This record gives sequence, C-alpha cells and structure tokens, in this order.
Amino acid sequence: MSEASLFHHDRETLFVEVILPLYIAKTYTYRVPAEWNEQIAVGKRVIIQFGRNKIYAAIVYRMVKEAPLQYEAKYILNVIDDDPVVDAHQLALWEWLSAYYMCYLGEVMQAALPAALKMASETKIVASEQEGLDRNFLSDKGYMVMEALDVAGELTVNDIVKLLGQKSVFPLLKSLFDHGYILISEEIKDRFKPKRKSFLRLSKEFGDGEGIRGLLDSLNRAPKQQDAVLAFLQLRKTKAEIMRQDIMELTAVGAGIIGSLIEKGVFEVDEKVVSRFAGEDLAITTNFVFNAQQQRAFDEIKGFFEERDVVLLHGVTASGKTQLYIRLIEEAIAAGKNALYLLPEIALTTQITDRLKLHFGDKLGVYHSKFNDNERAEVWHKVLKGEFKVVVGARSSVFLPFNNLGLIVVDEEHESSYKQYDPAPRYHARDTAIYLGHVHQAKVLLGSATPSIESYYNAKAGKYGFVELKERFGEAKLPEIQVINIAEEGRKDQMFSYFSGALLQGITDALERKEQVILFQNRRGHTPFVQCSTCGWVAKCVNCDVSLTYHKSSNHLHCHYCGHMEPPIQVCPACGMPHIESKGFGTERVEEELELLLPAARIGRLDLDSTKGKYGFDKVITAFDDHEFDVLIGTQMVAKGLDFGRVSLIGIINADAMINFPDFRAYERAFSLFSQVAGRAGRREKEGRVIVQTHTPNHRVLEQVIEHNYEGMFMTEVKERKNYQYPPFYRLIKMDIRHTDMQYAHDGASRLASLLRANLGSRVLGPEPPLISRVRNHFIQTITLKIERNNVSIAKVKEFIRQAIVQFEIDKSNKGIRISIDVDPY
DNA sequence: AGCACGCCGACT
DNA sequence: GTCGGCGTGCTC
Repeated sequence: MSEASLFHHDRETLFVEVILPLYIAKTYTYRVPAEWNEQIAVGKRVIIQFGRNKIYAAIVYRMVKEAPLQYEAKYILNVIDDDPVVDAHQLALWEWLSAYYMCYLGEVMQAALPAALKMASETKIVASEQEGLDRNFLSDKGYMVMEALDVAGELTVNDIVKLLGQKSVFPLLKSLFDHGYILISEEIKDRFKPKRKSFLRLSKEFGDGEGIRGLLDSLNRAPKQQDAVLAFLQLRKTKAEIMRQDIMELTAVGAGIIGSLIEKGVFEVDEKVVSRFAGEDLAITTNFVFNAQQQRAFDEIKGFFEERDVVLLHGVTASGKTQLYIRLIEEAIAAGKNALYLLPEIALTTQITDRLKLHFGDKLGVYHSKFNDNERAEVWHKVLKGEFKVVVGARSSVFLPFNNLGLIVVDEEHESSYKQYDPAPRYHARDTAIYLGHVHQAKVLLGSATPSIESYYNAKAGKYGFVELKERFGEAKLPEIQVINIAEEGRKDQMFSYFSGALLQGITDALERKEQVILFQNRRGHTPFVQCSTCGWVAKCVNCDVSLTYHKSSNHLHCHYCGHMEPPIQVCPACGMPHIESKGFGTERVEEELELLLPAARIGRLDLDSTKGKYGFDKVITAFDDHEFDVLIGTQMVAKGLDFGRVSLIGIINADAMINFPDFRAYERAFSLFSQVAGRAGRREKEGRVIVQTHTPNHRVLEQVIEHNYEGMFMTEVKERKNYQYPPFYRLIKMDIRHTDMQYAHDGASRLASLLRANLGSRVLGPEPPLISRVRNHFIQTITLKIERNNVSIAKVKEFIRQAIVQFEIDKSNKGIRISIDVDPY
C-alpha cells in the first residue's frame, strides 16, 4: 500500500450498499471498517449480518461516502474477494433484468450467481475427496474444520461458526475451497462414464512435410506400414478423428500393422469421449470449407453487423448454420474479443460440446444446469479471469462475468426453453442476450430453422438484419411428409392400436432395411387420465386441478404438476363400480402397444422419465446411435438437434393435441415442433419419410408443415396476432394471484384488477382462472395486460402496476395473497 | 423470504 | 401459572 493512498483513506469512513440474495425490494447499507477501505470495491462479495442471526455473502452494489441518517449502519464482517466477482457489465444487466421483468435485484442475484458463490449460513460443506492434500499446511482453524468434517461428514456454515466461536468464517472457507480441501453444497448426481474410443494421432516428430517424407522413406522396406501411413494422411484431410478401423477400411492392412506403428512411436493413441450426437452440422471438422451458400450468408451477416446489432439467420435444418457460428466466433476471438454461444438446455449434449471442444480446445467453457455447483463456480472464475474465450451454455450463461464480449450466438432462437417461468426473474435468454450485447457493444446472431414470430417480424421490419440459408447441406433432402387421417383409417379398419396401417408398414420396412425409426408422442407416462365408465369420475390430483397420469414403470398415478403419487385405482371411489378405463396414451403406452404389434423390434423411450440423472439423456441417445434398439419413442425431446444417420422414418402418433392447445402460440409451436421432428428424418444421404397421424388432415398448420412453408405460417399468424392483439403487436404482462382459499384468490384478483384499471383501463383483462386453476393447493387467478407497442411508455405502465400492487398490499383484506408478475409470458 | 416479537387457548 | 398457536412487521 502506498503512503499516499494510506493517507487518503485514513480518516474516511466508507459505506456500501449491498445486494442480498433475497426476495427484498431494497439494497441495504453497511459500514466498512477502516481496515478494509483498501479492499472494498463494487462487485466484490462481503459478509454481512442481516437481522439477528442471519449471515450472507452479499454483493457490493454501490460505494457511499455519507453515513445514512435514519439508522446506524452495521459493519460488514469481512470482504471475501480479492477481485470483484461481477463487474459493471453484469450489474448493468442485473438492473435491466430487474426493471424489465419487474423483480428484485436480489432475485436476479439468486439466478445469476452459482450457488458456490452464494454462501449463506445454511450452506452445506463437505470434505473433498481430492488426494495429496497436506493438512499440516493449514491454519489451526482450517485444521479444526477438516477434522470436524471427518467426524460429521457434512457441516453447515452455521455449524462451523459455532465450532470456531467466530462469526466470520467465509474467508477461511473460501481459502479451503480454493485449495481443494472442501466442496460447497455439492449435489451427488449419478455418474455416467461417457463412452470412450481411441483415436490415432501422428507423433509430433513427423508433424511437418519434412518429417513425413522422412518417415515414408524410412518405411520403404515395410510397404504395408507405408500404406497405413499414407491412408492416415489421406483421411486426415477430411476427418478430425481417425480410428484404426478407418485405416483398415481404406487400405487392406491388418490391426497388427497399425499396432507395430504404434509400438514404433509413429502413431500415438488418444482416448476420447466419443461424439454421439450433432447439432446442426453434418461434419464439423477443424478445417471445413464453406460452400457457396454458406459463404454468401457469412458475408451478408458481416455486412449487416456493420450497421445493425442483431441479425436473424433463418436456415433450414442441416443447412450448415453451426459452421457459420464457428467461423464468426473464431473471428471474434481473433479480434481479441470473447464469444457466447447459447443453446437450449436439451441440445447441450456431450456431442455438440465435444465437437466445439475439438475446435476451440481449452479456450472453450461449457455451462449448464446439470453441472454441479462447484463445476459452475469453476467456469465462472475462468470466464472472469479471461481463460475461456468462448462459452457454450444454456439460458443461465447470460449471467457469466464476461468483460469483453464481441459476439453472442443464440441458436434455436425460437425455443421456448429459453424462457424461465419460475422462479423470478422470469427472463427470456434471447432477449436478455440482446440486452447483454448492447451492454458490451457486441453483435448478436439469432439462428433458427423456424424463427419465432417476434424475431422474424423484427427482421422483416428491418430492425434486425436478415440472412437466409435455404438449401440443405450436401445431398441431404427435405423429407417427404405424409398425413394420415386417423378417423378415416379407423372406418376402413386400418388402425392397429394407435398405428395406422401405413405407419406400421413403414416401421416394418425400415426395420427390414436395418434402418431406425423415431416415433413422436408429446405426452409422457402410460395413460394421461383414468376414468370411471359408469359415472364419468376422473382421477385427479389432491393438490392440483389436473387429472393424474398412470405410469406403468412405477405402477402409480402421478401428478405432473406437483409430483404427487398414489396407487392405481380399481374401484371408482364415486360410484363404487369396478369399471375404470384408461383414456388417452403417453409414450409408455405407445411403447407397450408397439411391443405387442412388433415383438421383434427393439424399442427405447426418450422422455423425462427415462432420462433422469446427469447423463440420462446421453445414455439413451448413445444407445440409439449405436443401434442398440431400432425404434425410439419420445416426447419433444426427440426433436432437439439430434442427428442419427440411420433414421429413415419419423412417425407423429397424434398431431391433434399440439395443434389444439389453447394458447395464442399453439400454431407457431406446432409448426416448429413438427418441422423439427420431420427434420430428423433423412439427414446425411438418405432420403427420409415422415408420417403424421391426425383427425384434422386439412388443418392449415399441417399443410404448411407439409409444404415446408414457414413464410405462409408466418403470414397467417401475423394477421391473427394483429387482429387479436397479441405479440409482436402488443406486449403481454401476466399476473398470477394465488391463495389457498378459492374465494380469497378470486376476490383479491378482482380488487387488483380494478386497481389496475384505474390507470390502464381496458388494457386489463380478467381475472380469470387459468387452464390449471389449482397447483399445490393454491388457487390461481390470472390477470393479463395487453399493452400496445406505440404511444405508450412501457416504463410508465410498469410503474402503474407497481403502484397498484402497493395499494393492494395496504388493503388488509388482501393479506396472504401472493402476486407474481410475468413480463412477456411466452 | 425468514424470523422474532406479540397477544390468546391447553397443559405440567 | 407457563408453553405455544401463527399474525404482522422489520431486516442497514
């Protein structure tokens, strides 16, 4: 510390406003002990006591020089970080999120920081299993903590406070964590060892032309070995990963020949996790070359970036979007910037991350929710330190502490899983990414085969740049789609259980040709509801207003909203008759029926129930890709970026439920989903076939899907949206009002609606009970606001809403009623 | 959101 | 006489 700074800070008293990771409207001001004056800074975590005995790690939001007048500020107990964990960019994003999505900064902090950075008094600590740590280097207190952990197995921060008899234990814990002694709130998740394969690599000494020539010369008297090396060199031009088999296929050398080359040290063997499933690309190799279409799109994107911040890339499935992203990311890195590549959670499998790893090496970080807290904290720190130049991640990676972003790619931009529904902040990662781009002066590229109506509209209106890729890559063709009328087939006696004759025949043919089949049914479980055929009684959840789904695997009735389970019912509890019928069908039942119809087929299932655990999804995918089974039955999970070369037939078992879903986005969603599912057929060279079963074969959405007519879907949707006052022409804000008593919820919602109408008039719709009007024993009423896009200040509208809620909460008759706000609830 | 402080029923 | 029900109000 220099003398000057010592002098300057000597008698100054500093205060800090901190953000607490809590549902609290305000920030709180604490006093900084003079000894910390040098240490304290915006964005660092500090330990504070809040209330009588709660201790939190809070984020310094602002520095203040004047003491608060109304109260005596408490002292901060400690400063945790040497360097800020968030910087001005993140705080700007947090402020925007809190204002735009109408939630508290504390809630944003909750969502943004990985749990390991949010230590609080209840946080659990366990000893790490890392070897080679010498506890003799630890301080007495550190040693005590480790010994106590050996005995107890797990301690909370509070336990450690008691153990050491001091309030401030976070710095000690941070140090133990940083040195690998402990893990913070580690969750035990199942460990699936990804499948490994070995690849060949030419030893370094033969790295250049000179070395290779020398090597080939030296093998003059071993022509077989020479052949093998030549084959390797040949393969290397087109493939990044070469296996022994590849060489053996290309030239007729035996495994022994390759073995002796490995022994000689010519080849080295790399153990690698095998890629098992692709995103968009058909063959990412480290040195791919753009085709003419890609080159044009690439140039256009860059042209638009000259004058616009956001570009929408509309590219049909398998048109090579991923390669464009990679090139753009490379350019951003070359320009000294970082890049963020956002993908929906479900598409973030080892396949795509492995391929990107191959490309970007250790410059690439991966971030998603299946990582445990310590892994997430590690990524956070590496982004902070600038070790990762590229991050590929799901929704929450918009919160990572980037400080030099140049490019953000939002792939599958239309995906509804980019929206967080619960808890607050109910943010949309695509829109947040656009604001993040704004904060960093970075460019944002949105990509999709079926863009969301809003994005396409913005592109058409000139707000975003717009680039198209219309042709599929290489030989791949768009699949032929055939629609089957279930009712008519039924009349003709051509329905076999849920399968039309055509679909069943298609499956049989595909299996005979050793090809694979995907069947799509967007309901999980066995039977979506069970009903008494005598009196019409339906089994419902005791906590929620939904019917119970029978799951055969557990032999129980399940509620998909609250997780409630009960044994199946034999006798109707209403009328006492033993006539319980199964109604409807989910993936489990489709599987069961197909097993009966085609006993020889090997069938697998891909839904929420079959993919539990960290690598559950990967397990099923790998097995299918390895052809361990022939037919994959799944929910919408099967639609996401899967690339199976052997799939030649896709069956949509029943398209009706999706099309008729009561939501203004039902047609858009149905179009996207069916198009994506269809896009799984006929990738690579095979031409694929899609069979859609429905009761409404002439529905316009289905016709548009068959014709691959996105533009047509867009035009009809836009007309409807304008007529019925929906986005992109109007903004929606949804407010849910909840109470355990139905009457309270209803009356409270009515009072809130009239408070809102005082300022917002007919923009306020409802209240009305939503489709599912009771969840976990809470009754729900919904108020929807439709706000026109022109001539209205959305900030002012939000202020009115805030005031209305304040008014509402003053009224004693509203006590116990909870309101949640969802801005852009789609 | 926690969690303590606070004013009315069933127990040692 | 106390233990304890959960209503309401605060946390720098």
